[in-house]
Amino acid sequence: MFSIGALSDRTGVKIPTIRYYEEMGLMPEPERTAGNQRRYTQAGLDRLGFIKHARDLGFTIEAIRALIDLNDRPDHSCATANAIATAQLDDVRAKIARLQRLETELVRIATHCDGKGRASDCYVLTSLADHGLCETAH
Amino acid sequence: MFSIGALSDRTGVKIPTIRYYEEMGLMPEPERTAGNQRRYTQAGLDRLGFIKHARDLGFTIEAIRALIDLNDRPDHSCATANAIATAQLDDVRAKIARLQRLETELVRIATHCDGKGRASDCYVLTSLADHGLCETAH
DNA sequence: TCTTGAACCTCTAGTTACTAGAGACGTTAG
DNA sequence: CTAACGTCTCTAGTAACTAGAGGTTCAAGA
Ligand SMILES: [Zn+2]
Ligand SMILES: [Zn+2]
Ligand SMILES: [Zn+2]
Ligand SMILES: [Zn+2]
Repeated sequence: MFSIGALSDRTGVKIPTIRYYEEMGLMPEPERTAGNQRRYTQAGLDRLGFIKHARDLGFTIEAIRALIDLNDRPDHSCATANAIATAQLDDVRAKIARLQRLETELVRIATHCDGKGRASDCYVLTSLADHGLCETAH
Repeated sequence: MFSIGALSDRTGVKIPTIRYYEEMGLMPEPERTAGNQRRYTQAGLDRLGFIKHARDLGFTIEAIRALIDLNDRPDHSCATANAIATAQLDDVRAKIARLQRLETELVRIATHCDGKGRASDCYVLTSLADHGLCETAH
């Protein structure tokens, strides 16, 4: 049996976060000691590892809840898991595309200002005031 | 003079958001009609455009506050503006790098599952449970 | 001028995924 | 047995909004 601190040490998930996952229904309610402290089994540790890995990959709590439900029903079709993973990939790709457009603009903005001029003719301020100077839609 | 709705229409910033910016000190408190409704000048419209553009480029409210302060002091050095823009660029690049690592993993995960199997041997679920299958640190 | 419907007002609370802190209680090594 | 550390619940705070309730004001047409 593991205390909540032991789980935290083994997974890198902070203690309040583990309690938060419990409240959100991702972690099952564990057994308690006579003094009301949580005690986890190996299954609890494994589940927290699953949650952490999914969070590290950017899945939302809601998506993880669906994935865990599926994990608990081995005979069920994995179509939902596939849909969730694919949606997450699409989301990540959309975010990358947007950030690359921002990068383009920020490179332009940062390179046209050396930080040594006055605010009145600073390219950073000018280009924030005028989207017409931008090269991309963003 | 523009009503808050006119400002919203012209900039694409929603009305509650404009009020929120006012509360955060980004928008100056505008004049009011006898009936307490906000009335903005061209300067207010310009400032909202500045804020929107900066938000679209990912700057935080705090960063924008600093940039606006600088905009209001034309004789001041633009060193701070340069520092803020550079930091924002670094931040965007770090986010892109992380998302590209996630993309690598998600492509692997999504392509090894056709969504037609059972949950018990679904690659999506397996690989979420085991970070050892990952190709990158993330 | 009156009316009516859209726009506006303030205030509270909800969103996401946590994080911090207060004050009290439990556990364990020496 | 006691000190020190771990854990408990609860509240509130974070970023940047968004939604809704309940009430007031504005503007345009009759
Ligand atoms: Zn400059
Ligand atoms: Zn732009
Ligand atoms: Zn599958
Ligand atoms: Zn991994």
